[in-house]
Amino acid sequence: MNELLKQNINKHVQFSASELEEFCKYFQLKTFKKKEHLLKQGDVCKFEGFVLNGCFRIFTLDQKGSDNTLYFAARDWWLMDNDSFMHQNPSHLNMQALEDSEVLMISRTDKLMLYEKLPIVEKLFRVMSQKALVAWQRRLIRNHCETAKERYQNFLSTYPSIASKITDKQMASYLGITHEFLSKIKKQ
Amino acid sequence: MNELLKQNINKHVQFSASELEEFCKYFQLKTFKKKEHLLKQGDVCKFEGFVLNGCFRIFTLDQKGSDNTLYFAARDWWLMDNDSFMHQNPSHLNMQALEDSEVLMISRTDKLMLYEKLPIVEKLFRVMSQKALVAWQRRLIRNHCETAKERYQNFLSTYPSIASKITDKQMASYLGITHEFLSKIKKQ
DNA sequence: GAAAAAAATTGAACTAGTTCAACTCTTTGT
DNA sequence: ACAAAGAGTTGAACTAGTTCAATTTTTTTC
Repeated sequence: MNELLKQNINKHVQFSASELEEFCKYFQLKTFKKKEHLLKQGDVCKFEGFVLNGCFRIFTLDQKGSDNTLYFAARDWWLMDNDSFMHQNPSHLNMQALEDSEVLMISRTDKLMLYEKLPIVEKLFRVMSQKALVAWQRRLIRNHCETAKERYQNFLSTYPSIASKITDKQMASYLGITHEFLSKIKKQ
Repeated sequence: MNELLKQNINKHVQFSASELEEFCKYFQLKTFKKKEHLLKQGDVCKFEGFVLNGCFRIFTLDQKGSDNTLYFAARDWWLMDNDSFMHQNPSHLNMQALEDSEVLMISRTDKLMLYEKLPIVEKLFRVMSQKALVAWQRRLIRNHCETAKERYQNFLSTYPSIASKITDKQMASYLGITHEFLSKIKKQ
């Protein structure tokens, strides 16, 4: 049932079969209807998730109502708010299902327990965080040196399956441009 | 001598005195003259560093020659290229001293050994990476929803001691604008 | 301490991306 | 199946930020 999770873990760090079992047994399957929130800004984050099916959008809303998409999490992606999870302060993030979705979720209590009990879990998240860090640094640089059109085309070719699931408004919010301008880019 | 390093570590994860000793003894003091590179793009990264004194600029240069500053590392900051360090591929980053600087450096070999020998080191870098991740996500959002002027003013008030060490060109490269435009912002 | 190199300033013309408003097309809920 | 809400398109006027080129100021080097 959570074969996908096990494969995902082993892409980052080599777990033994028993470590995999022990770690994965704390994950519970939850389903989310389209538009349902896994996390709402203001909530304190008490869970982390791994997407089995469907797709989520992770975004912030600021005072002026401006909507900023941090990333999309489709099948085989992790969902976490490191800030709120770590410090147990109110989250700045929203995680909303873009379609009916299935997520394997682990509670904060269990995860903290597993960090202690199973040292390789520290390594797993250390490695995943370091990889994510590299990706965020690259994205920031691309935002500086590429035009909106280039970023749009790169997104289409890098994440075609996500691109097909999201609206143009959500795409524009990810790219950091207005949806009107995205519409003009597409016309060309 | 490396009190600062020990304090920095304990800000993230509580080490015992003996763990601190054991971890810190693998760091060696190196000095860098102004303009000297700790890492050059194309090199494979075999060290990580912790700045004791001075300041570094971490930046990329792309094909078109455009210069992008990822961050500045002054006293009490870490210097690492996670990508090249992890995969041992040629780095995309440059780390250059902006003034004469002192850095405590640890070799890749020693660090990998310490991950094995001292499990709390995994935790340290897991926690540091997760905090850094949060900071990078915030920076990306700010780049989308704030004007260049706002970002400039925020930088000045958040990092006044760094601001005083860098040229306007380097500041502009960090903000993602041209130095001509920064000059116009300052005039107002 | 003079010469050379690099950094900063300024202006004019330009362009990528925004804003606002009107309209159409598609999806959703009942 | 209909009404209502949301998503996408288009155009016109605008603005934040760029580009290029000339000039001045500051820093570096020998």
